[in-house]
Amino acid sequence: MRIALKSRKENVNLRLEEMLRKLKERDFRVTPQRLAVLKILACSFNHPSVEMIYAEVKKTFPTTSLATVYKTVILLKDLEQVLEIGFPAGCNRYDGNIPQPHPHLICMQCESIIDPDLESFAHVTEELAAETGFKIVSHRLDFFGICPACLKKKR
Amino acid sequence: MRIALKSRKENVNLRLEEMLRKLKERDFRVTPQRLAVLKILACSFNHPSVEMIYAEVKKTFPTTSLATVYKTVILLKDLEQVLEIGFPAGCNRYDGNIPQPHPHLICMQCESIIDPDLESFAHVTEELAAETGFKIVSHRLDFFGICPACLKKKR
DNA sequence: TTGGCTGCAAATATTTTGCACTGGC
DNA sequence: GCCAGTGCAAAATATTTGCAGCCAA
Repeated sequence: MRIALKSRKENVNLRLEEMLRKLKERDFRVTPQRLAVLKILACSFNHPSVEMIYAEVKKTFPTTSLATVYKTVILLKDLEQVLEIGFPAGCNRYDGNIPQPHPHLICMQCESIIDPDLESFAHVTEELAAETGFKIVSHRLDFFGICPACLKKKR
Repeated sequence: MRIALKSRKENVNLRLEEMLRKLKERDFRVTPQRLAVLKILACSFNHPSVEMIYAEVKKTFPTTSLATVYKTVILLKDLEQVLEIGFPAGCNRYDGNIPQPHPHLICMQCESIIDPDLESFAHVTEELAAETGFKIVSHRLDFFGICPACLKKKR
């Protein structure tokens, strides 16, 4: 979260362009609904759920269906343009701003999710591969806790 | 996985005793069905799903219901005697042998889950807390890949 | 004895899917 | 104009819950 506002905006535009490029590369169509979902995900600093994306899309396209949002998100996930943060209870969250695996810090009270600054786990992955013989494809690292705002409220 | 067979067996007995102690401490009853689930979880080196536990329990108690297994697993989770490894697609897996958070290595093909040897992440957690102001309660670290056996089969 | 536990079935909730119609390319 | 994409509704699936009867303490 050390990115200045201007470079963050540039980052969002780059992400959107990258998503569009990947879609066109594979001959997927860019419909207005899809574009709306892309835009939301490209600047998804709050790691939205499908429902949150759906609510946002409906503001500009009221007829959009939930199924379409699901399909678009799954498509982007398959294109590795969105990172899924899945939970057993449902209400999965999505990160379209940084689609590569990275640590998340999750508030168990307000359910906010942020991206902490942490050194990469590349070396741990290599160590694991050497030790176990696994071919390691991906990883997931989540920390669960209570955010400063919720800690304050409690008192 | 460097534990010799004898100490592993002792470990399993200790886990079972600990589970029973926690149940009695809080005045939960020890029914035959519950005991069967406890026993399976105490030596759950394969991180079984509820269905797997259910299949196992039915061998000794054919009338056992799936709901009872769910209830028992949830109870043990609440007592922090079982670690839930939840997945968005369902089919959560459970670790009753090591109920504290620890890394898992998951084969994306055969869905086996093992416990790799990795140094603890305690210092990372502390670093995070200091940096973000979060009160960190728990974490989860999963690596996804293909195990040596499945790599072999592919060729 | 008694209230927690079990087992059955029905209910939940999220995500997926089938299909006819629409519209991007 | 073709066929992928959309929207609706129904389906699929894992998990939870209500409740009557049972049994561990």
